[in-house]
Amino acid sequence: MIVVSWNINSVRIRLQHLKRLVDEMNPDVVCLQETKVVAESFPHNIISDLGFPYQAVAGIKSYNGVAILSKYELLNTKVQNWCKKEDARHISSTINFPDMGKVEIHNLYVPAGGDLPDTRKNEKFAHKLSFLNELSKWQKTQSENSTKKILLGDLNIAPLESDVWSHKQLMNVVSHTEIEILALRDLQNAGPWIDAVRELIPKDEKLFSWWSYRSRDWEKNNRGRRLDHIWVTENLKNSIEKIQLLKEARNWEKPSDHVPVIATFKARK
DNA sequence: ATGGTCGCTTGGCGA
Repeated sequence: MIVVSWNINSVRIRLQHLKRLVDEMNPDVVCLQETKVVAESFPHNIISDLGFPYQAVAGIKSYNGVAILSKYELLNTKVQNWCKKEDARHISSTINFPDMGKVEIHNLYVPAGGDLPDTRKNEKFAHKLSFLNELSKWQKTQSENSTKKILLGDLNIAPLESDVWSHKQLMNVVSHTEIEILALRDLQNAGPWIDAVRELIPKDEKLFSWWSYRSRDWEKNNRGRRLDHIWVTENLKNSIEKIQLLKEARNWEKPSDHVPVIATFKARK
């Protein structure tokens, strides 16, 4: 079972990139964020032809948007709204994989939070924290059971020092502030969720999934952050076989500013 | 300290 999380920054403009990802990685499920298209205009047929006839989509005009693309049937698809906004940031489905059995997948696009890390002066930052808090609260109402679950997406927070190019220079920059990291940790504990990426890649190793467009030579400057995550429940931990952050995708022609995060799972007996 | 670049949509917002 291969699962991808990717903030594609417009699905329509990057269909060729999606095709390339599929050709090279052969994923079973691709979870997209920032599709930037309403459901009616989602390129269903083209994506179906790429091998994903099952698609769960939530979209609004211009902004946000999440989608789950699958080789296998999507069961019990749900779009959840937080902070009283219908802004297409959370979609979930259950998939019955041939090798892993049923897995519940939550695909999230957490608000970026604007520039100023101050809830009183910046509504977007307040929204980001409220979004995470509401999600955590809801998580805590979910009784723990034997269901295998994955939470993934653009969480717009880089929690570890090694998740940013400079901890010192970013500790007051939105995405790496203490209050955000605590809110993310609270959500993680609420699952409880295991960070699948850091389960396999040492916690002190620098690791990024996003590099700003506003850097001329992104690769040389390497001022990246790890904003995109794949989390799993304990019952999937021992099945994580491989983690890839597809850095080369940042050099594809007219790329997204985020690269795909890819998790390969293998069923254990 | 500021601006730098994208995508959607056509003036300006959001990232």
